[in-house]
Order: sequence, then structure tokens, then C-alpha cells
Amino acid sequence: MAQQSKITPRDKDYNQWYLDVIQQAELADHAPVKGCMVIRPNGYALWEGIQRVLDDMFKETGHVNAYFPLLIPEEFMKREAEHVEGFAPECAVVTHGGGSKLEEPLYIRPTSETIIWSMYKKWINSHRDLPLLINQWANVVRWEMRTRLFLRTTEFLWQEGHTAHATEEEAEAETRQMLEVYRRLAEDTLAIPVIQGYKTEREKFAGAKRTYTIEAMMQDHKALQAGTSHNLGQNFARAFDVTFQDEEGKQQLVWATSWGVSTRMIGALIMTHSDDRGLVLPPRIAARKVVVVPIMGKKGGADIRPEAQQLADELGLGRAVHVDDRPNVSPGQKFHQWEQRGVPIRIELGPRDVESGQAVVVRRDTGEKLFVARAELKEKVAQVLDDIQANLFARAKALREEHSFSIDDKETFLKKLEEPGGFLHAHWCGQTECEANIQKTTKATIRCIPLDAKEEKGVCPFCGGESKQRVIFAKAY
RNA sequence: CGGGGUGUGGCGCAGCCUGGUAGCGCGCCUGCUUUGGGAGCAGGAAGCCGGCGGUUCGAAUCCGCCCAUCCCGACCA
Repeated sequence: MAQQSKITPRDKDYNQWYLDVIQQAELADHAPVKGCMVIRPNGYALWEGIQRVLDDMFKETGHVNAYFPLLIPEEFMKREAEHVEGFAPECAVVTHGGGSKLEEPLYIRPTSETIIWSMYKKWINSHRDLPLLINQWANVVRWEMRTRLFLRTTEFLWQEGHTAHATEEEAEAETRQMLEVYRRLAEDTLAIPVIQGYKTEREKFAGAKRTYTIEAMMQDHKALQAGTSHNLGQNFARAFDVTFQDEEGKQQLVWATSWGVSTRMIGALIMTHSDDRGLVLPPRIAARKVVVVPIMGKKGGADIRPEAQQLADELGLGRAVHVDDRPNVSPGQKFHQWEQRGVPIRIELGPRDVESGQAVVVRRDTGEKLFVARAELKEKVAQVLDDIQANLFARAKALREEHSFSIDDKETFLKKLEEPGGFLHAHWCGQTECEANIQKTTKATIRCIPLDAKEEKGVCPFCGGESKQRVIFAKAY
């Protein structure tokens, strides 16, 4: 008997849809503590996939992993003026330990620049100690007012790279290199098209000289910042007095970068590809790429399960193939469950298929059914997995293009922002005050100044000030 | 921190107005029958009704306080 879907359709309630997808796919659950989440095995598998891909790229670009402590002395947080102003209000602070009040409160890290630079002071003396290229995989805590699973939780997992360089040019090159690493993760592995750009003064990281970002568009046309790479200039070196002796024997301040991607990326992944039937995963991030569902056939027939297992083995995909041979669950039930979990390909194998030497291959992204001869199955599956990966990227990119507008006047700006929403490419005068006013009246923020924006003279549609390039406005998560 | 909800077996809910034996669906367990899009029958387990206090012979239900959580805003990866 058909049941109604347990997933609220996107056009009915997008936020509820997002929560339903997460619940049905068993990605995460609300924890007993406000704003915290439990990442369940299906969700953690996605994080592990992201970690593998990123960590490889970090190592390829010369970085090493280390681990710094969770607790930061209060005094460290206060060293860099902008940094403390930006982060202190959202920090959790430990005031008691071992049954008594602590002399100095300890901050639970909201990010690790301060503790890391306090150590870099000890480790960096000479130009021969540079560059220092360290990454850490860690959890951080930020006491946000309002939380959403994966997109914004009180505690979240991330990686944070912290590098030290001898020259400004080198630090800038590092910052840009890591932004490109993030673009590759988003686009090549997660099939999430992103725009690379940098943040305005108002939106940049507290303590940074310049913040680069990758911005993605979700299916409700809102923007999501998916990763950031900061050129910190000499701010933290100055705050922690980190200098090195150059080739000529002179003491110089060190140049710094930091960059991070968090479990928010999983939220981006969910919101970019999933549909009203549940999670949709790009094959390259799916731990299970193929599920084989044997269909038992009428009573007295041969047991089809060994055949299904053999078919799975023939695919040569190892643990990425799962045979769902649960005996008391109907095929329809299995189909729905695996669709909700986002498995890219389902292969059905029933008596009729065995008889005719074929299998039924069903794509999660399009629902298309293909009848494939067993001899060609391995090749076909590999090809379909590639197709799905490419299709999901193309689909997401098409949505973004469809909802990106070049805007020159205030009236159109306001209208497009409401309906249908999206990325508004508009001129901007460059004034922080004007930017703040726009946010106040429209709820849209400048997501970034795109790296590939071409020079173009224009006027700010809000204040009429002069502008030399377009920036991207959008409502954001 | 403001506005609006919601707390009842694992999940989703009804019951509350009009106090009187705690119910339904899904899920779970056992058995048999089933398997090409969410299977059927039979039997079964599982709940100090968010917490504390009050009213009452009697509270899931009425009153007060508290807590948690979700959604909408201001803050943010």
C-alpha cells in the first residue's frame, strides 16, 4: 500500500524539506544541548569523504597536519583587536575546573589563530623556518543565536589551515591557492558550482586583511558561503610578536594566512542536489555508489541472491556496492529507502532479468531506467556514475545562471530580490555605510566581489556613487 | 533577546475546551504467507503524558512557575 511521502515538498516549505531530507536519510539528529547536532553515520560518511579529498590536496600542496588544544587563555583572545571584537561575543568560556573557579577564564576555541600564533612565536626564528604550512582537523564552538543542522551549529567540525610566510606575495599566493583547492572540492567532487571572490570590509574575517570566499546558490536561490581563505597580513604576527631573521640578518614580521571548510559543506551538498524524494548525492562523494536489489520472484523459483552478490562483485567497486538482500522487506520499500539516502544508482535484478541476461539500472538523479546486458554492466555503471556527476553539476549551474541577473536600477533590484530571488550582479559604490543600508532595507548582503569581474564603469543603484565593477548581492544563509 | 508554535511508548499524532481505567498510525519483536514501486494475517513488547508546585476525593486534562525544542527576525562558517 502506497504511503504518502515523509518529505515535505520544496515548494511547500523549503526549510521543512531540508530538515525532512536530513531526517529521512539519517544524516544527523538534534542533540540534547541546544544548537548542537549528532552527526549520524550516513552524515559522518560524507564528512569523511570531504576529509579524504581535502586532506589529499593539502598534502599535495605541501601542508602537514597537527593538533592544537581546545582551550585558549582569555588573554590570547584579546591580543588582536578586531579578532576579539568579532569573536568574543559568540564564545563559550570555561570559568571553573577541578571544582574551583579558574584564575583566568579559558575560551573554547571559536577558531585557532591565537593559540597557534602563540606557538608559532616559539617555532619561527629564521627565514629557514618558513614557510610553515600547518592544517588541523578540529571542532570549534560558536554560540550562535540561531542554528540549523549542518549550516550553523553551536559546535561544528572543520579544518583550519594556518600558514606563515616570509613575504606578502607568498602569503597572498597561498591564500589564493587554498581558495582554488576549495573550488576543486566543491565543483569537482561535490558538484557544487561556486563563485570565487573576495569579501567587502564589512563581511571579511575578524582580523584579516582580505577574505576570499567561494559562494554557492541553493535551490531556494539563497547564497551559502561554502569556504573561506584569509590573507591575514601581519596582524597576528604583530599581536603575538612573531618575527624572523631574514637573509640579511634583519628582523621582520611574519605574513600569515588561514583557511577553513566546515561541516556546513554537507548542508550545501544537501541543499544543492536533493529533491522531493530525498537526498541526492554526487557519485564521487557517495560512500555507497550502487545498491543492488534482488527481487525474489515467485515461489519455487531459484534463489536470486547469490546471483545478485555475484553481479555486485563483477562491478569491481568494492565497498561502494551494497546488496540489499533483506528477506522480509518488499522491493518497493527498499527502492524508497535507498532513494531517500541518495544512492546514485540502483540495480534491480529479478528472475526476468536473469533469464534475459540483463539488469535494470536506475539513476537517482533523473529516475531513468536502463536495461543493460550483464556483459556490459560494469562499463555502463561506470559511465552512468560519471554522467550523474556531470549532470548534477550542470543542473546546479543552470539553476544559478537562471537566477543570476545583471541589475542597474534600484527598482528592478528590489523586485528581483523578492521574486524569484538569486544572485544580483550590480554596481556598488564601495562605501560600507551604503552596504549596511542596503542590507537593512533589503536583507541582501554583498556575497563577494568576483575574481573574474571585468572592469566596467557604472553607478551604485542605491546611492548613485561611482563604481568600477559589479559585485554580487544576495540573501544568504 | 523579541514574535509564533510544540512537548503524551522509538517516530508522527489524538485525547485537554467539558478532570474519572492512556489511545491511534508507523516502527519494533515472534510466527506463517509474501517479494518487478512503501506486503498480508495472527500474536506480542514498550509510556512515572517535559519538570516543579498548586487546586481537587481524583490531574495528561484546570492554575502558576520553570525547562527544552522548532519556526520567523537581529548575529554568524
